[in-house]
Amino acid sequence: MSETPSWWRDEPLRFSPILEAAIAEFGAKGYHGTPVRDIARRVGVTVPALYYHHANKEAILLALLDGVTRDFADRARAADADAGDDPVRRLQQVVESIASGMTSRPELAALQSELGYLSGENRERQTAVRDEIEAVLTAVISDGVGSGDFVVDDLAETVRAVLGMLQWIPTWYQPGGPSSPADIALRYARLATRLVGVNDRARR
Amino acid sequence: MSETPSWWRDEPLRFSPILEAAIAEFGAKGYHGTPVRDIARRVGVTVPALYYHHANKEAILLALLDGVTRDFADRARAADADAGDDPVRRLQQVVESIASGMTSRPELAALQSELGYLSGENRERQTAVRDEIEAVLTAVISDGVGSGDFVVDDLAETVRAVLGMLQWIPTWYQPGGPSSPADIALRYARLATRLVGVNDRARR
DNA sequence: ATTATCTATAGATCTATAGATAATGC
DNA sequence: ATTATCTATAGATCTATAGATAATGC
Repeated sequence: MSETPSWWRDEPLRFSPILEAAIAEFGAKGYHGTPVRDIARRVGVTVPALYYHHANKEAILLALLDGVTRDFADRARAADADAGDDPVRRLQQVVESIASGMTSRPELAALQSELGYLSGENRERQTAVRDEIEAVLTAVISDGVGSGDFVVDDLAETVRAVLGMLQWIPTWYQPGGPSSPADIALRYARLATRLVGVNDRARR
Repeated sequence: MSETPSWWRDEPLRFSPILEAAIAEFGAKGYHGTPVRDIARRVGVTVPALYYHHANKEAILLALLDGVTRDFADRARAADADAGDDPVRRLQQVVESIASGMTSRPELAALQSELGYLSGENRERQTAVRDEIEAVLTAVISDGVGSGDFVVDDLAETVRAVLGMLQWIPTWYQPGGPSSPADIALRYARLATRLVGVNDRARR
């Protein structure tokens, strides 16, 4: 009975009732497609109650994004730190940490695509957190190239390919489907190792 | 001087002035975030002029999506048909065809993420076209597995990984950047072959 | 005749706030 | 006292249409 590692998102992130309602509404109709009234109706309160807890509509989206991107970034770091020195293991754990976040709450993970609708400073701060995640992957792959474990054409391009396939998960993942989050994480970890040129056909 | 193949999107897709304005506005603020008034202002006409050419706001989005997804599907098919029998070549050409569409007009390609805001039948028809693209990739990879050229854990998952990394391109691609569309297409073709277990380290 | 545009406006809807009221904690 | 909610409403904005007008093509 191995313990769940800290970088694995096992218990889904939870938010206040208002924010949970916002997740459902934003997930179905998008940020701009959702009237605050619909969020209020889902929680069972009136609109002014929403404005008591959040300064405006954007602050609702921001609270959600802050929670989810911070969680991804922190777990990606932890996954890397926990993996020791082997670049293959580091890459696999980081990828698994991200995949587990995507399957844990797909509607929430999908919200990250609405980051661009934040204004000014809020958007910049969110982008910075996203860049942290990218930096973890970049460091891992760069180290793997340095050690000769990985061979890539273009470092930044490879990082984006890994992130791209992971970001796609919320668009197709269904909780009741044939693959468990653990299955999916393992497969994506393997796909990522293939992307960095590790030849797994010979070994397994 | 080799001729540009039919499946390569060389000349960007072009639309009417109204639709071009909609691409720019939707691209910046999203479908629901864009008032029709802003589209009209950009074209330099009044709102009723828009409604003369398009029944409603959704019809504007639909016209764009029809154009772009149809183009992706047709070129993916052509890329496959044009590639002969070698699964590696087939996969590479299909991936290059998709990548060329993503870099040709990133704001347009990115609109495909707004497909979910279409209603009823319109959404279904668009989803069907998207499924066509997925079917081309599925057939190619499946054939490659059958011939022993490819080794994959899970066919559907691998297809989604390839599509995921391609769909991510419009989020980072900048026309003036260091890599040309041809560079990018070649790299993604290579990454795709790695995803299906082709060991390119031994060969190149 | 047909095509394309405009002015003017309907009617709905959206975000946000003012001010009152209830419930909770010291 | 503080926290959380409500009623009522401001004020802006949004999609869409009615009806008039200009420009083009036969």
